[in-house]
Amino acid sequence: MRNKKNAVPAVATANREAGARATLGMVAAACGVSPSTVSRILNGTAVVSQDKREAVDRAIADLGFIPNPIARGLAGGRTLSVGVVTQALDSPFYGLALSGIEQELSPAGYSALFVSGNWNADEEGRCIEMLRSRRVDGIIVLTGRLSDDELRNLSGSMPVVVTGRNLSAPGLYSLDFNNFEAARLATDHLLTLGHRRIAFIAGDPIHPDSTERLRGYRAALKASGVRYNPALVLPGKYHEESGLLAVAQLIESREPFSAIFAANDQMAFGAALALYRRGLRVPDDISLVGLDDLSGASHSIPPLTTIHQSVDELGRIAARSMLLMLAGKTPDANLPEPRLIVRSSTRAWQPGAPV
Amino acid sequence: MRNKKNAVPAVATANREAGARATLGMVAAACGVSPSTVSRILNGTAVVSQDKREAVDRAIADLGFIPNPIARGLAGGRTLSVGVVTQALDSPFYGLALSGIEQELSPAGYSALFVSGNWNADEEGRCIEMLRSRRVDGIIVLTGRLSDDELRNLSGSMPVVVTGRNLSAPGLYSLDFNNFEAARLATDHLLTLGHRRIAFIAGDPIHPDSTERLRGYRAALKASGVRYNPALVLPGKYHEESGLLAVAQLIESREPFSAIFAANDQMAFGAALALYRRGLRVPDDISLVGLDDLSGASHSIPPLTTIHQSVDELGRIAARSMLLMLAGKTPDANLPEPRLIVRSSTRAWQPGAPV
DNA sequence: CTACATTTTGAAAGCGCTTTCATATTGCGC
DNA sequence: GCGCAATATGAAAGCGCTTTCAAAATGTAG
Repeated sequence: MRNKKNAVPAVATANREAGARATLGMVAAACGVSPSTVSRILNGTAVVSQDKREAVDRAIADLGFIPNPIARGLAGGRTLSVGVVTQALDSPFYGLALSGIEQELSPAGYSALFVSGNWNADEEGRCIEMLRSRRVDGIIVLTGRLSDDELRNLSGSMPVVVTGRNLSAPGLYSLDFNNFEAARLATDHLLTLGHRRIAFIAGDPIHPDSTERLRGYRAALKASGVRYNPALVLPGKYHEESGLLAVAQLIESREPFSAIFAANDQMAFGAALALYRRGLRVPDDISLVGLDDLSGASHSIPPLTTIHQSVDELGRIAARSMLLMLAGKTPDANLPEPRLIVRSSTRAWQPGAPV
Repeated sequence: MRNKKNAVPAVATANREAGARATLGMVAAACGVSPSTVSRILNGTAVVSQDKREAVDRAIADLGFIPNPIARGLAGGRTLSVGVVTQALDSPFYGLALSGIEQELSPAGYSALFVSGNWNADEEGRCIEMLRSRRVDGIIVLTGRLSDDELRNLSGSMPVVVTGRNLSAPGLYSLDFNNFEAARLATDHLLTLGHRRIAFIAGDPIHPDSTERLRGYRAALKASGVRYNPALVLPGKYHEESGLLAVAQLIESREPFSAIFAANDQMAFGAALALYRRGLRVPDDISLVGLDDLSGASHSIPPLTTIHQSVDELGRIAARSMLLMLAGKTPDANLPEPRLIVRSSTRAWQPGAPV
């Protein structure tokens, strides 16, 4: 198996047909230059005379040579791969981001290593260790529970792009949605429709997003001169079930309300179900707004009015920023602003609502 | 940067604190044995005396040594990574499978390389080439458009597990849901409830699943002595929009029906929306059954009666089978049988339905 | 045409590990 | 105690590539 590295061209061709992959050494042998020269051409590390370059290019094509990333990684320290730490592989939200990342990385010749931390700082830590041991060239962290310091620390050894935070350090680029504005928009939409008693299903306070969204909700109320009523703010955990629970709780509290703003779509879906079960119709009896614009939002019943966040764009931009850092440049991209998508879950406030 | 491989223990420790990773060579030096011995202990390749083994184990712990998978891959041909070709990273269906795969692979020390083919044979081909060049130890293909022959071919060079097909070859293991039974169950549920005019929204015929599901639908009808009516079978494409369209078409055709079975949940959601828009209520006017039991199904309005497929289990089993093949054994696992989940989108047929 | 500064190329070491192959140890029977 | 088989260990080559370093080729000025 070993020892066939210095094969002459003819053998090399035979090898190719036999399925054995061509190596850089074979290419070099095929056109009578040294491996170093081939490497230099491949990486553009130095100037090589025109004729050699052409000969090598031809040989590469002939042999169907594809550089072995493993060997490159070992020798040169670059693996042309970037690690992506997500929280869940099966999330309607993050899934889009992963997809965006892949779409951007692939054409650049990089491949992504996706690992999920499952919202657990320890697991995330292990993921990162694993990625480091695999010698990824950089790491993209989608939100996550790692402390800012750990991230800064990590960015000392390789470029890091992190979303859902706002911190900066050399070798670290962060990208965040404008959560405040998103929540403000959603609340304002309901206010504009005449609603005054607007319940808010908050997100898990462990997410930094959550407080921002609450702030946006309050800011919108304030701007419209509506008094903030803590009894209308329900705790949630960003998943359907918690939205359901929150609404159940709200109804039991007998606090009157004519609209609900859920801090994300998933909770809005849960809320809709809770209302449905109690015979309250959306939007006739209660208006409902979500946040995220998940792909399910447009086909829910009724189609959900929500705030669009371009999650795949988030992924794309994160990847592009990583690529820039990898190229030694400084990224300077920002996420698109959130925008309101009006569907059928909201309508103007009517006097005499049932709740 | 180079040349610090033969560092003495003290330096090694310092290195660790400085962030430099320990190498196998350092471990060997630290306890005065040869690299070969350390390697043997790591891989269990040969018997090593008790005392050396202990010394080495201690040194490994001390130095926090983690074998470098890149180097291992280059030297030994094993990279402890398996490639996973999925169709979309942001699919509510496949996402679960990816998650299951990761959960099974990680503890075994393997990591997964997810790439998506986007339902395109060419892209899939490129993905596989990429995975091969990264020297993955095996490949898991989730459905996909590759020809059976290509897959068989691939399995010549490394173990392959494929889902959604039924083919066999050495080094190839395939795993398939019982689509026929799933569809039969769904249809039978409606028949048992007294429905006779049951519409079927079929899946994209390019999927082999689709014909199986149609077959299940027909078999159930036949078993209950209900004549098969082609006018009640609508084409679909497995996404929400096509379910919506199918129902619109059905209603326009004025063919009476009291229930709908959609070949997957996503189309069922679309169907529900179409009915909602026309003022038809589920389940009061029309009963609706889906297939898949996506996570959204339990929080849709109304919660969807559907057939549960354990997609994460599919991922897990695929991964386990791969692990077995990698260990030189022959996998012998089967997917759990589909089961009916009755929620609130179906009810007994009432005389005088509106359609 | 010589002396020296430049540019192009090749030899060789090394990345961190695995795996022969050969040598040192050990065990055992007589 | 001696010779041989069996076992434990080490030396060294090699995986496919990058990257110094030095030598060869070229150019330029005097």
